[in-house]
Amino acid sequence: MNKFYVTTPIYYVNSYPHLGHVYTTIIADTVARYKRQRGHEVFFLTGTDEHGINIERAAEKAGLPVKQHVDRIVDSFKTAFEPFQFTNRHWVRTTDDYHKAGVRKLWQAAKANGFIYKGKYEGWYCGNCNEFYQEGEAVKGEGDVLLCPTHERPLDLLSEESYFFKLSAFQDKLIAHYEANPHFIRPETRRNEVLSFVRGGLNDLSVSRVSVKWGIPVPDDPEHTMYVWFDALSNYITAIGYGNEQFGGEAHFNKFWPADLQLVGKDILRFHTVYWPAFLMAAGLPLPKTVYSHGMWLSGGRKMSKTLGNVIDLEVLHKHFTPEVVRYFVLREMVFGQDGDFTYEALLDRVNADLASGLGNLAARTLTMIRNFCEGVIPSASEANAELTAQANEVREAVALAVVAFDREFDEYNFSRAIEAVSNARFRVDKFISDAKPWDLAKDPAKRAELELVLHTAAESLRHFAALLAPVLPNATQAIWQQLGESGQVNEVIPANLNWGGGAQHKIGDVQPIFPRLDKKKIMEEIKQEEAASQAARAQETKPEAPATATTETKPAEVAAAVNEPAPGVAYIGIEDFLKVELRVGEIKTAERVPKADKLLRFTIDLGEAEPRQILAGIAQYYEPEKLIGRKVIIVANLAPRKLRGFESQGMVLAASIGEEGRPILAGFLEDVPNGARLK
RNA sequence: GGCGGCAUAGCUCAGCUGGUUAGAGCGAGGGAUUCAUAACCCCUAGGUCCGUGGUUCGAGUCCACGUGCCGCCA
Repeated sequence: MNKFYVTTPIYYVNSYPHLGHVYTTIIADTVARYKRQRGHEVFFLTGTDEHGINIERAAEKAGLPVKQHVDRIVDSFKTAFEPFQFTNRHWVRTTDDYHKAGVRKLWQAAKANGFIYKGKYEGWYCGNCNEFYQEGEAVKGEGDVLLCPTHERPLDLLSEESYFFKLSAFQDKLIAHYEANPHFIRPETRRNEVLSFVRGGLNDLSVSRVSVKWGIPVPDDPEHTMYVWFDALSNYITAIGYGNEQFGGEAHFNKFWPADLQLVGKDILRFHTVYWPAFLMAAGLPLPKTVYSHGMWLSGGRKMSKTLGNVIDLEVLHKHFTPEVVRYFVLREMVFGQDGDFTYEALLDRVNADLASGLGNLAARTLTMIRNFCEGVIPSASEANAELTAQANEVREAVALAVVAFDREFDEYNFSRAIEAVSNARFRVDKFISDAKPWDLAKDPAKRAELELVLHTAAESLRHFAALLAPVLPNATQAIWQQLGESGQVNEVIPANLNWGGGAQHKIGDVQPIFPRLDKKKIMEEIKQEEAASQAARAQETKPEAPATATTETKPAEVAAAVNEPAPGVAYIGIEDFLKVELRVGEIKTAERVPKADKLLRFTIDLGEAEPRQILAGIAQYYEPEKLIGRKVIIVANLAPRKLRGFESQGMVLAASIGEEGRPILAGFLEDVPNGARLK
């Protein structure tokens, strides 16, 4: 059967949409478009996970009925996604009735097969993770309160009657399945992790709560509410008709299930590769073909966090970049499955190099020449001299190679390599044009055939690139398609079926720039300002009296910090006091550990003075000295010298102090600054 | 502490089952050119392929140990 079913995780509505959500959905959308273009009947599903105790609490805090509260957040997801024109067939919500019906059926099937039983559970529970923790796993907070290791929120001691899922019964079956299906979990590293986890043994899973009301009641025992993961994971089958009449019910379900590709973040890998397949086995259902764990986007090499203030703001992103180039960037820049670094600089460079100077410029030069030299009609392949013909054939082969490579890589979900294959062919075309110099050929009527062959070859290459990149750049490729004088939708064209030469004699459309060059310097400056502004605004929002926008995503610790720092009792200083402090830019020239001092590093730092200074700093537990060399830091240059461990420190390095342990984060600059520059 | 992964040019990464002078893109410097979005094209990086030892006629590419980073688990 020629179907393809791809899913994103359903997004938990305890937080507002961010780059991570957009990223996963871009991947799914691109795969969906790719498969659709190649004639598959595609079902692409995304949606929201809306149950659980912390949703209940967040709604309470917001002073709204729970459904109304989640509706609002779901809307914010849809709004954030809207510009990307995702082609999901459906948006599943766990609060939808058909979903609830399907989940009940799954539960009943598992129970009928003897995999669900009633017992008693006692443990420390985190409403954010929806997970129980052992006492040893929890973190001790103030007054020995047990805190969730990931959220640092107080854990609740719950003791209650509970239904259990017999996960322990699936250990061998799961292992057997992983081994028989090497592509079930990808990439390989993640597969190894899961394998070793499951080999370590599986405990039965508590799958119901009596203390939680916001969720799906257990069939025949409505005092119990289903464990949110049992509820949430089921969406992948309920949304296509399992246990309900959605999209035509059972027949539709049987058509699309099992899923071909389920995308997940690495943080929820275990749920999707251990619990989920076990649930399915328990109900006698087939397992998805591939669960692919993609990496996380870092920002400036660090995990995005509000505390560090390095979160990529979707609003800022939208203001300066089209969804199209963002798609291109995330697909091209990240090796799929690994973590990637998202910086505006990299985005700007990538767009300018690959799209403006690259594809866009190729389209512009090719089309302009056809317009100017060939009356706007794409020439046929005329019989030219042998050398040029040989070169044109080489180009044609390079494009043919790209067509094959693109599909091969894409089928393996190697998006960056697939795109790279197109770039490689594009380089060949650009070189061909530059070497053949059609602008010179145009001056000589005797070289008409050569001119036509060059422009014919360039236009045909472009036509193939447009078809190949259609899933990645849906709008831009359609624009190129039309400018080439093609009719219809490029996303309905199978690149491998394109005929070389099929675009000849078409009258081209108006030549319009596809990817305008972006002014890196200007945009970076604007972004800096907007980010500063939005952080200030966010700091306001996190105040305790803030209305509905304060969700559980904001950790109590952060709120406390935001409120306590600028407390009313602050002693103001005048500008003249501040100017007494001489802050300067310094470049670390050497760095080494101070013997017998586990915290101290000894630096020599260039402040633009005749001699570099020796400065000591207590950051050895957090920074590797070797890695700091060359880094620009901020120095208090007029601090009275003092001796530390026998070394004189002639200044002080500025760093933020994070958390209880005062973890230092060195202050620095995003742009290049000369040594010795004063800060004021 | 256990298991697993990674460590290649300033940056991001290719280098398949071991084989002549280790590659690409980006960035930087120089040149040429004008059809094109100051774009395209050409030239320039002499990189201890983390370290040490080993297998081999020959290792970035296999093995062992070490170091560092990351992930999962305890």
